[in-house]
Amino acid sequence: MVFHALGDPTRRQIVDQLSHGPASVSELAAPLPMSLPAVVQHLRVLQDCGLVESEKVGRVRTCRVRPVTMRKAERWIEERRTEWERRLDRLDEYLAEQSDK
Amino acid sequence: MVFHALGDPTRRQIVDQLSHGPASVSELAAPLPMSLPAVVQHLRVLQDCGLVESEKVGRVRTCRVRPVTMRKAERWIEERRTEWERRLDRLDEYLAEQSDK
DNA sequence: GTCACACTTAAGTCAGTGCTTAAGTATTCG
DNA sequence: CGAATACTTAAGCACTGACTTAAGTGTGAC
Repeated sequence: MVFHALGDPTRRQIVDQLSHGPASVSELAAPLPMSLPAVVQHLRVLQDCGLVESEKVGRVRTCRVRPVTMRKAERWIEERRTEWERRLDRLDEYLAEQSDK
Repeated sequence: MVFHALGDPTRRQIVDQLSHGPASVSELAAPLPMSLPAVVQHLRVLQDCGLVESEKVGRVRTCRVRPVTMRKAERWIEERRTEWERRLDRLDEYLAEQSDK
């Protein structure tokens, strides 16, 4: 799941770095204080939920972000937030109507 | 952290239910296949990250969603997504320019 | 061919998470 | 007051998640 993937600070950092452009596995690993296999495991989580995609050319795997999946995650939150806000608006309307009487 | 909180399916269900209106702890627990203390623990996570707030009146605690925090989470993803998309646009522009020459 | 590079796979460790049950506290109702 | 309600706290336990190291595999450069 997308939110589970974004729940880890390392994975957010990877997404952050990838938002500035594609990168190889070792480029992504460079700034991170952990072993390369650990980074590969994080990348796997990000790919499994569709936040990141990658292709291997020769011996280097290049990763990039998938905006479609990010958009879906945004929407999930947005829908619940706006639902709540619409409810509040209806409530305000109702209260205003009542005080007019 | 917000994304960690949303990473759990039970907590997403709670947020979902709360988006339709405030609810008490036992109302939130009713549809969930687990004990009430388990639900309280989930609520604690949701409150600690600011996604939910609650107040106790008498012996019933009423919970509601905090749209401000939801908006922040949306933005985090949105910023990375748009950053990536802007990068792609600039690249397109550059390529178009090159092919004109 | 051989060496270095860029991963990849596998196995194991250890802390954190998501539950449980059992017992408590505070409030309301009769 | 006594019982029922609505949580609350605490302890324990199984499982998952985030690492590690060690040993592969496939590619490119010389």
